[in-house]
Amino acid sequence: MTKSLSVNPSEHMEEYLEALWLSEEEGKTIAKVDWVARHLGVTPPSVVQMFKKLEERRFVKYHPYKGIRFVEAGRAIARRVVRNHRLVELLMKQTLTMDVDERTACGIEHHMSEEFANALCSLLGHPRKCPHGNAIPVGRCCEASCSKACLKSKGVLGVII
Amino acid sequence: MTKSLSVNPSEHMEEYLEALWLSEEEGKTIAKVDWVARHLGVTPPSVVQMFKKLEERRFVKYHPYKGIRFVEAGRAIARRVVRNHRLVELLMKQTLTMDVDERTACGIEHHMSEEFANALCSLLGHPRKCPHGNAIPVGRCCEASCSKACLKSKGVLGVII
DNA sequence: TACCAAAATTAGGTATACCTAATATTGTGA
DNA sequence: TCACAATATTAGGTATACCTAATTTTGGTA
Repeated sequence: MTKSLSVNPSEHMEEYLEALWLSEEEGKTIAKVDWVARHLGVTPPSVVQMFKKLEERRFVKYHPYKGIRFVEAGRAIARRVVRNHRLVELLMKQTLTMDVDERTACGIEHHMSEEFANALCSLLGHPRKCPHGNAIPVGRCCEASCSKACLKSKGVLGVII
Repeated sequence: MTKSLSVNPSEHMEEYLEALWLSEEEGKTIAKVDWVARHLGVTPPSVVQMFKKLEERRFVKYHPYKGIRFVEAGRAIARRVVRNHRLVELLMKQTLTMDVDERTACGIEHHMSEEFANALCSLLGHPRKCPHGNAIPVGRCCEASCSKACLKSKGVLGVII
């Protein structure tokens, strides 16, 4: 049988893509092996191995000895995961009135259907910031809840998930 | 270095323990390889392998050619996972007013801290049944929210998570 | 009771994702 | 510019959890 590459990223791949997103949020133009290794608490060889896999799957462009950068498919995945993470943080803080629990948020973020994420986002009133003040990527539900002009005026209209 | 057995079950182990819980709920006194294989969509050899691992970890007692039965440590894990699953189902149905999404619930159930589960349970009013009508195992938060006499009168006071 | 089909197990192989140790490359300061 | 420390990569090993194929055990029925 021909080796078929599943379209969907593993949970681990999503972790690395999320790290790349956060690296970008910190103003970096490329994600380096060492930075990602420290961020995820793994060793550099593990990161190199995963960088290659992410490149094979066309989620990133890997530049040996330099680092990786998103390709659009990968950015969309990271965007979804970061959005999920931050929505769950707000669920904890606002709806459940508990302290934000990063371990739980990191676990859940990979398992939310788009419908679940959007329902949660709507419950929370399509928030723009997580409890740490970081931007929550816009979803289709946000688009629907507000005119494009409105979102544009807030400067948050980007690529919709 | 001595091979140290992690105390915590893997997500996969939790899936098998959950299956054992559901097998018990169906009135079975022992969980058989074939039943679990069908339930989880894996092959019998995979089940046998996991049964052995669960026994090593002292989560179950494995009776070759017969099946497995809980040991208390394993039952407590299954109880927590089933409780989490059913609380998430209710979150979807009641709070998010969406159709219950089993895939998401199955993913999330393994990643909820006790604090998160209890906050969710409290938000939902310490419900006793999931949307499918199955019992939701009682948590510490339920104990605290109601006198023991009250819970006893409802016949739901069992081992608390 | 002896056979046979169903169920369970063993043997051995794959993929993922981690690790350590060894090696190679990069880029900065003397 | 060149040496060396920092960073990255390669090589090879481990653990988990899945699979198929081959074998063994079980238990019901002729």
